[in-house]
Amino acid sequence: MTKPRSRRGGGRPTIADVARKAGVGAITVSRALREPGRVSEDLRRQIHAAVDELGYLPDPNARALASARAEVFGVLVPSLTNSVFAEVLRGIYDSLSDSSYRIQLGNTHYSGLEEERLLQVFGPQRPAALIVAGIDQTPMSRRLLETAGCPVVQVMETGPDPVDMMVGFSHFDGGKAATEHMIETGYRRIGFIGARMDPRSQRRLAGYRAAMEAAGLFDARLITTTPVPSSVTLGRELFRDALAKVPTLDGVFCNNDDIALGVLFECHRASIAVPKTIGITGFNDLDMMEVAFPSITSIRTPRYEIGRLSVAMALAAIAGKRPQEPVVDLGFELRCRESTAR
Amino acid sequence: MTKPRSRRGGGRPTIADVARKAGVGAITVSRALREPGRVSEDLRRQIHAAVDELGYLPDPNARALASARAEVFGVLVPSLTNSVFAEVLRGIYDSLSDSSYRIQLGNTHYSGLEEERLLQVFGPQRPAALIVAGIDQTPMSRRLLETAGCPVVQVMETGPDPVDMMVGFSHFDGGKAATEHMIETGYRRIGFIGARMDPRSQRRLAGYRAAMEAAGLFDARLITTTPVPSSVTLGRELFRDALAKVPTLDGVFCNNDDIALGVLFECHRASIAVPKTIGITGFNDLDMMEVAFPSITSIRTPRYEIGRLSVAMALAAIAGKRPQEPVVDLGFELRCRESTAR
DNA sequence: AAGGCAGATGGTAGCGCTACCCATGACGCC
DNA sequence: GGCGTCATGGGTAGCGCTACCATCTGCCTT
Repeated sequence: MTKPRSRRGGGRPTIADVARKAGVGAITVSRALREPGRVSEDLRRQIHAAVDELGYLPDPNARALASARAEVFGVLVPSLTNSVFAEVLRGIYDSLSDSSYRIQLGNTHYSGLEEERLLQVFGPQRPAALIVAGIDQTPMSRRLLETAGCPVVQVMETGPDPVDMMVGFSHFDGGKAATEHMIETGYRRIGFIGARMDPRSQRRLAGYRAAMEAAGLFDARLITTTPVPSSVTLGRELFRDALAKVPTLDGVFCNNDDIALGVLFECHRASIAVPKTIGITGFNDLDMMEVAFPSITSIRTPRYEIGRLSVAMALAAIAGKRPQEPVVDLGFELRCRESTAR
Repeated sequence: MTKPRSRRGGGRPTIADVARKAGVGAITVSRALREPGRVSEDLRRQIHAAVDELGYLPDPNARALASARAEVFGVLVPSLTNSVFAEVLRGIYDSLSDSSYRIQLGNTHYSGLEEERLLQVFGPQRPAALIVAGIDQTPMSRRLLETAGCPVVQVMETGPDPVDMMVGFSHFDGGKAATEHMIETGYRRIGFIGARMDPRSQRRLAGYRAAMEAAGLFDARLITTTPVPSSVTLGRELFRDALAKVPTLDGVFCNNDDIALGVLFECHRASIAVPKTIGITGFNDLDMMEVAFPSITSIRTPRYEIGRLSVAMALAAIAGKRPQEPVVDLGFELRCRESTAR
């Protein structure tokens, strides 16, 4: 009376089956798969033959329990549809697809509380690394990240006080550079238009303000913002508001490219000449900025690269090779185009 | 000489700690958390007090191992940056954020082989449900889905032979409706422009062709496609090609909105009147279609709703309440706008 | 020749939880 | 009064894997 091989497991082969078939101990199979260098050539071959024949795939849950470490990267972004984060995610994904790490996704909806909740969900599972967007965690989130016991990479921005590592660029400098460019080109009454003013947007606005003040051009009425999520539609509406408020407006620095596109379309619709009557600068440099007519000046941000590098740094840290410099600024690039060429 | 509470666990409280503190058995704690109805009011209160006091959070890995079921939804999409899938993902995410399910993301890069690989990675972990984009799985992928032992929802499209459940709409009908609209409006030499012709794009093209043939307008030279991934830039280039090939072109049905936007910008740039000289129709109806100048006719697709419904159906199936009708067609909607209003 | 040491392999004992089965007591039924 | 049934709770035995330590071999050192 043989007892059933497994009550619940659905009959999938286990490491013990492989070990039996290969005539070795289970632990040796485990090693052959995880640290091949520590098993002799001969046994390794035998074991792999057994693995192939049985179609054995290790159970990640059992692995996670036994080693107190899941092969999972937790990734927290504030939005799934914002193409900026989609590209970061793509970078993360592409850098991880060769490895056996899985990606677990969290959407914070730009909410610190939601971020805390997600970290509390991710933590007990002991992820291999955590990648979170932004550097403005709540004290609670920060504590959760610090005690997560795994590498943490804050992305999209750089700052002075990393939880662990950081990859990003300075939004303040980006906003400043965009604004300075418009000032140099001869624009004077330059508005700032922004939706959903998250901390990064706030810092771009601060950069705008610094540039305007330095040039003696600052005027609070030039700023038009809303807490509503960003969209092309909203760009049009905010531009109308801005123009109604300041009819002498001769340029706009848009907090992102969606807004800039909305502004451009509204200019078309209202027959406002771009760049002659109104200059437009966006932020992020999405693909379409170059194709638009007129093409739109924007700040190119290294989103995909941020994703890739964050993974590279996390993997290095997992391997015990922490980078010398935990904070990496990937910079940005001003792309001057027709929309500010007068 | 008390032996250390835990060699590897990092000292986090376990279910045994809670049980001891509450003066009950471990299994009762487990039940109180998972099936509160089966534990008396009194004990439940005691247990929750102990849980709160200790800050106990169940270990999802141990849970998954013991119950042979991980609280994870596996989601496979062909692209992270295509905003169509980003919105499906958002729908999935929003419907799952109240539950304790986590989301594990896979990017197939429009590759059947990669899809197979990912299913092989997801399977051993015994996810609670799998949501995959598309209905054109390889035979191997299909087998993996069928033997996954969990609810499976194929999304974005409907078809006759679901692995388990399906939520989507007919791309053929969408392509046909868009083309018929243009024919009715008076366009005759209507081109089809498409990038990365995945199976869904192929079916939209088939719909276009059916409509053109029915009207006696079909001409193979009107079709311009490329395997390159879609982008606004590409839309412009393909439109140039199309126009060079067929100078009498008087309209284009674009396989998606990115392409349509590229076409619109090129028309602006080349001073081609829209909708007078060229009519434009897109597909998906992204936010910006309505704001564009002229606004662009498009087929609105229920992407967010697809995400939400797919989760609702999966959750129902997990709870043992399989829907009567496993295939749900959410339809689409033609949005007529200025770009075809002549 | 004894000791030391590194490399290769295995055995044992969990990791933290839940499936399965059983114990107990209260209640209702014939 | 015997017995089934239900509600409530607990004990035991894993789930499939890996950490930890032990063992064994061969070879080098002195």
